Amino acid sequence: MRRRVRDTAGAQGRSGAAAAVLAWYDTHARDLPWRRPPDPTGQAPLPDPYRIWLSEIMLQQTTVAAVAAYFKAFTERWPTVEALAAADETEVTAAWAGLGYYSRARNLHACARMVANDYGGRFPESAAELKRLPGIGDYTSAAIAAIAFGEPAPVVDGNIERVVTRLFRIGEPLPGAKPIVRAKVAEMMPGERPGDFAQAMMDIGATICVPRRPACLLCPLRPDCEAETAGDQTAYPVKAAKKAKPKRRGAAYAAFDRSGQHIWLRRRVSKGMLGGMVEVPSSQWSSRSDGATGPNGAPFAANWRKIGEVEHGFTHFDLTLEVFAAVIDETPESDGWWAKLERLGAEGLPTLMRKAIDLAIAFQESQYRL
DNA sequence: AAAACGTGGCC
DNA sequence: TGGCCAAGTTT
Repeated sequence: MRRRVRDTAGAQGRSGAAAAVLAWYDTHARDLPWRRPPDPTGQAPLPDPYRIWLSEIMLQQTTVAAVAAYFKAFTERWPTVEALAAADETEVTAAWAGLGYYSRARNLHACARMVANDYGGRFPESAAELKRLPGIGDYTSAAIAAIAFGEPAPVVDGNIERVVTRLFRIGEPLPGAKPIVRAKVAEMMPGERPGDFAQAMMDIGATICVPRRPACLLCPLRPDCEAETAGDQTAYPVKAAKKAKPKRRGAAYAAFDRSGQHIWLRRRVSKGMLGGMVEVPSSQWSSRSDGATGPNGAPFAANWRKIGEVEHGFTHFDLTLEVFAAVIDETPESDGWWAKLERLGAEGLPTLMRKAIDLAIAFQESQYRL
């Protein structure tokens, strides 16, 4: 039996589609802080695995725009995995504050310590080994292996799911269709430049094959795209229906000292919502539908006054937090510490807490002006 | 396997 | 306004 003649696009791989993708990437790659420019030769040195790993963790379910500033801050403060491993976990979670999904920060730190202590400061180079490290799953292990180590690992993220389900009109709903998508990516994989191929596919998804109004006329995969031919691009990917978000209520208690210069903070337990993060004392809003509200839910007695409410949307519920404030004369006999208002930025407050505290401070300042 | 897990931007 | 979406992982 005769073999089909192999695509003769040279280093561009076994699939014409992959060749088109790489050629597109050579002139249209996004310029991102953690990225090396496209390498048409496939011979350039690979990027620093530490920076690739850090960027990939930050980018999980998070936009490029949100990540950029954090990536800069982290790499300036901790230029190597050893430096990050030497930091306290609380420093790392504080620096992560505002980026969300805080288990990532704890896993990031744990992973840095494993790489520093168990791997001599060098990341393992295969997707299979990388996947054993905390915070690194299917996507991230493949991405690091491909981008930082040149392994032809099939990378599948949300962008690539969209591109590939359209390309092949895959009608199975996600996430069940993920193995099909991964198999298609593996089939498309070029013989060279696996890292550039992965990044190119993600860039196509992020800039051309977008959820609404995809710019198919600009797409290097247009000639191959079944959905474009059928004209039903936006019908893909098919996703399982989402559940309704419940509404929850809770309360936060902002205690100021007599000087008005300090607020009482404490650290949340490491599991669950905002795990390990700093908060103004609050009720059990994270674990019940009607978190105890009112002045009686406070961790210590004071002349609590309700000063307002803040709204905050989480992934799986919407929260209304009643905010109470009081001035107290004694340091509470409960876990926590006085934080200087001018230095709240260094405390690493998650956004929900930032909202509650901003409201409390505004109220406090309005009282002093009277 | 389904649910938990943040945040901000867009239309 | 509210739902959708963004380089997912863990349990």
